[in-house]
Amino acid sequence: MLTQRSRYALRALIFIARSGGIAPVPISAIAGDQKLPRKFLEIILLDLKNGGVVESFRGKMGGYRLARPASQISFGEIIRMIEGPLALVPCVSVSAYQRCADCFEETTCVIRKVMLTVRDNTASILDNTSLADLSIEREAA
Amino acid sequence: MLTQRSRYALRALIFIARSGGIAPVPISAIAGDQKLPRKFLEIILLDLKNGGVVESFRGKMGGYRLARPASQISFGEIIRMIEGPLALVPCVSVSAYQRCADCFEETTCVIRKVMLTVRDNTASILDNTSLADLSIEREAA
DNA sequence: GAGGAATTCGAGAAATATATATAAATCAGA
DNA sequence: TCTGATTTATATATATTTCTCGAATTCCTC
Repeated sequence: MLTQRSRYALRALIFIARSGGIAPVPISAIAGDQKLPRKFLEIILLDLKNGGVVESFRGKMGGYRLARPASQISFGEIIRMIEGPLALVPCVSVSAYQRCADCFEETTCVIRKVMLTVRDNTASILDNTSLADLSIEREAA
Repeated sequence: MLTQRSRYALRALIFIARSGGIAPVPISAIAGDQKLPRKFLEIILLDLKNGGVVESFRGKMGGYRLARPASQISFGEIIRMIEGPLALVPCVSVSAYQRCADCFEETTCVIRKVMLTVRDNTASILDNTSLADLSIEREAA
């Protein structure tokens, strides 16, 4: 299951994408509307900023704005950034590959084969869904 | 990513399935061959026993044995038992459904729609792969 | 049938890591 | 000078992983 951080990140970004034009959205607006703990949200948005998903503006009229068009920000990218690899085991992760400690032969490992299929399926869905793929309604997850 | 517990569970069960006939396999044999921490493995196997996946026999010549044919024990069942729901968010879990705290309208939630697709894909793979689907080689994950 | 050896069972403890959340102090822009 | 992001620190809770110790159970041998 995803951690709270990832879910908050998704909700915050969707909110920004919807509110979004040129004017940045202040944290208080996001936290207020989506009912997210404000200070916790700050940390998450900072991570997203460092990851190049959003950009921030200080001072009056400041806040957060998508760093790219919503259509170019995928669910997969967001989850990888906040949560970590989509893969269920390190040896099938593309973004954070790591050989298993006691693996005898990766190419013949049954577990790996299954997990690789799962990863590829998951990735193809999440990487092909962007913040632009949203309906009018409000969200929560 | 799966926790260590789940990976150990999978490896242990595959080992049992392979060694397996009528005679139970002692923990020490599993821990030794698969290089798993023995006492930690005990706890995991106990969970699997309570979940009805394996059965245990005490005393000399004791150990663990699959409670059902390997073909009737799926990866999905094992992971759900040890790790928890396959779903990435509670509101799309079949085994442990829970409505999201601040959800406005589940049927129109974009996040939910995507996560549901991912869950269904993942579940169909993991639930249709059993301990019987293994090659001759030894495994590690 | 009594004793010893192998083995699971169960309760804790403990060290470590991660997740979640809050608070205070600081910095930069309008 | 005000607003809001940034940074740093702290608190709390929960999960993970591993280890220790002491049982209870069953088989085997004498």
